[in-house]
Amino acid sequence: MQIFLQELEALAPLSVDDRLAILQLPMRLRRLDAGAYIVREGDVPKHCVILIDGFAIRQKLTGQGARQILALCIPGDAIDFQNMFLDISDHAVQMLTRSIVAEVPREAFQEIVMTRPAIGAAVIHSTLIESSILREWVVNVGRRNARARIAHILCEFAVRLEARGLASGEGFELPMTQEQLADATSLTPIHVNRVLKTLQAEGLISRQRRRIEFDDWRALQEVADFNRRYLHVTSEDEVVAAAL
Amino acid sequence: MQIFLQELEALAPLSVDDRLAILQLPMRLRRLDAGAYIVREGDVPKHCVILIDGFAIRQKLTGQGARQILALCIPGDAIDFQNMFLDISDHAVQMLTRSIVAEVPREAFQEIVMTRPAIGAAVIHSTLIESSILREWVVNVGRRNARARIAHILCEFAVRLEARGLASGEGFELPMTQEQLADATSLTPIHVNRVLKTLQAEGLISRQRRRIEFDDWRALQEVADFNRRYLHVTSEDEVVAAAL
DNA sequence: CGTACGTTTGATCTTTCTCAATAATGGTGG
DNA sequence: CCACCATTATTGAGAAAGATCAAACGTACG
Repeated sequence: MQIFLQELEALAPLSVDDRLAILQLPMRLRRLDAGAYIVREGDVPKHCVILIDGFAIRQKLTGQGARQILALCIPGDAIDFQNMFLDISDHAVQMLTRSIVAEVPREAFQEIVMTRPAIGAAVIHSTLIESSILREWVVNVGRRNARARIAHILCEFAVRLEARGLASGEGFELPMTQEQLADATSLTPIHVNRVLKTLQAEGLISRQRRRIEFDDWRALQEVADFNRRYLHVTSEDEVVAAAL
Repeated sequence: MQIFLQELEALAPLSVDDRLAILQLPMRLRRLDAGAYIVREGDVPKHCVILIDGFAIRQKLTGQGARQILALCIPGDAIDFQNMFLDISDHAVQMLTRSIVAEVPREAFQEIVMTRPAIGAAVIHSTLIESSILREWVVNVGRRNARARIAHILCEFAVRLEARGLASGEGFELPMTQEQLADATSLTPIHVNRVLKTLQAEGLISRQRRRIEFDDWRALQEVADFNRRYLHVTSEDEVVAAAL
């Protein structure tokens, strides 16, 4: 829960009471296997789930069974703000890896958000950032070629992980198969494989197993048409600057 | 402002005081021409803008200058909830038609949202629905073919207009050029044109000027893989049922 | 009445998909 | 520890949806 609290505090200053209220929220920790669903499309959710450890994706299926991945959830993300006010889930959330989540009863969460303005503000702030990431996702899928799409998703993931202290600038462990990467970028797994290979051949990245190393971070961002603004993360530099 | 109030009330029950507070918000009405920008990417916005009459789009540009349209704004939509908490705009909003908007100072809006829980809840609810629509937009652009994409955007627009009482089930006036339709569906205008023609040839729609008539609404939804659930609108039937 | 913008049409090209098959890799039970 | 199985990754060849380039046609409006 610590990581979630940190995340919220980065978005709005919380009082000691606010912090306590969050830590005292009734909750149940659960361990989930890779592939497990937290919510399915059409569910009537009873909990607000926070991802403590591990990775998950948001996804929707078309009528023809094609899958589109909509977002990656990383530790500290609240998976379920939607479900606080929307009665029926419009998309599914599935674990990518074995994970630990905290389940908070929907009403308890709703209560704390409505009665504590600072927490309410942090939650709104957080959902707005999520929307911003989703907008960039549309641009990625809609208007960039395969090379840029893959490069972009790698950049995004790396920066988000780093902002939470979950990766260094050198590289990171990508918790997805190439098929999942394909469903995130609206490509076929075959094409994903080819693009990854060319990115590697061009010396932009190297791969061992699922691990991605950035051999030329600047060039990769260029290829990706990546600009971190939409993530609304305060970069390390800015954090340091603000502390002075 | 009446239309915005209606919209909010549909999302959370407001007290008389809440309603009054909204109507007494300091605001300035402005008339804007088609093509005018309300926000540009990178702007530091000072207002929260509500679309009273006319249509607008949200959009982003890639580094190569390609445009992706992210959402259609219709009368009653708040364009700028983002900007209440995010300091820098990550996308642009441009008018599609000559329109009337209400500008509310950012602080005044923030104040009312933070101090009146019912209004806060309605605003959160509203942004969550917007996210849901955006998620479906990703699916549309990412995983459907050109035919389905165009059909889908037509269905979506029709249902949203109808839910606000701005169109009948028969058809509606599409306030976009085929080029804009192309940027909304991630296609080229040439291809949009061809798809529109085939939809017409198949007897699903007919067109005169920008007006779209639904000649076979059921079949069109089928082609579009359209299911209104993601819009989270209470359909006319449900509204009637709830009133009994 | 002419100009600018939007629509329509044709021909050709490219990216990415599909289908098919083989090679790694990791996990499991014996 | 090893053999086997299921997933995942890689490679090739051909097909197709949609893009690009080019140009003509309408239509609204100053």
